Amino acid sequence: MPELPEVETMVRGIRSHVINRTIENIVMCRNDFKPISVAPKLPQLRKKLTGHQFVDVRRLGKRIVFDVSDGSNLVIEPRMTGLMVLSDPPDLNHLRIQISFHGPGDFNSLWFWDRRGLGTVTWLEPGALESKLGSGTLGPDALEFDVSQWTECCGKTSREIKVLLLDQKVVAGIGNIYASEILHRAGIHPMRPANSLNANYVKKLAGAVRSVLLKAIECEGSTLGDGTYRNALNQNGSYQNEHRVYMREGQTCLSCEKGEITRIVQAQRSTFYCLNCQQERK
DNA sequence: ATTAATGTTCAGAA
DNA sequence: TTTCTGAACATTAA
Repeated sequence: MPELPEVETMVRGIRSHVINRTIENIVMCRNDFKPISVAPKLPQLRKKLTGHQFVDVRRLGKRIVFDVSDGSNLVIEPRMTGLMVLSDPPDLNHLRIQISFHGPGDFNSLWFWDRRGLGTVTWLEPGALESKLGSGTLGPDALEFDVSQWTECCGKTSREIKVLLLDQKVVAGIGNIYASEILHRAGIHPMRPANSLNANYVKKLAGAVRSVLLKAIECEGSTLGDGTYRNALNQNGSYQNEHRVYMREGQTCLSCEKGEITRIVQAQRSTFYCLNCQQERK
């Protein structure tokens, strides 16, 4: 599920433990499933990485980017259920990749755990990151987006605002949970055409994006019922306790205390919203 | 026992 | 050109 807050939590959790550690090996973990996508294939990837260090670990939208000491990059996409952990994964069956470091250190391995296996691991030549994940492929980060950028991107399309928020080419980092939560806090109906929002609502939207995402980072993300998402040390996030609409279909809105939370489907994804707080036209 | 749903992304079609 | 559809995969709930 990792969206911006979850990926940010992963990066913060692993950074100090992996930076400047010399990579000893990288292996595919024992599993009975179809292997996840790794490019280049593991033997070549191992050759590219062993003996080098990660000089930085950072988040790009919903991706984790490792800056390698030779200028190359390792990019991990958690997609639906991917997780970076330093120890104690949710289970042993779904461990996918192990990156081991020469000791000593508090943790000598970094694991990529992924239950569904939709995640990807990709190594990029020096300089290839920009063309691969630069503007055009990935929009500006959601936390960097300002009111004027929201005004511009909303103004030039009649796509439904919820669907627009999920488009990573427009703005990077917002996913299905936070899109619903953001629109609820902004009081915007998820089906509103983006270009129908007036300046007041664009401003509310921009504010809600920041407040929801920053609070979610503070809470170390949302751990849902299946418990899939954890931080780097296998502890739950707590933002699920702050959800006002996501997965609350049929319940009463926690904000207005009278609207019913409804579920609709947009772009083949569930959207949750309050019938009272998020009216069709305002 | 099927079927639908689950946090994401992308190739290919409309 | 932009936008929509289905598939990639494993698991759980209906």
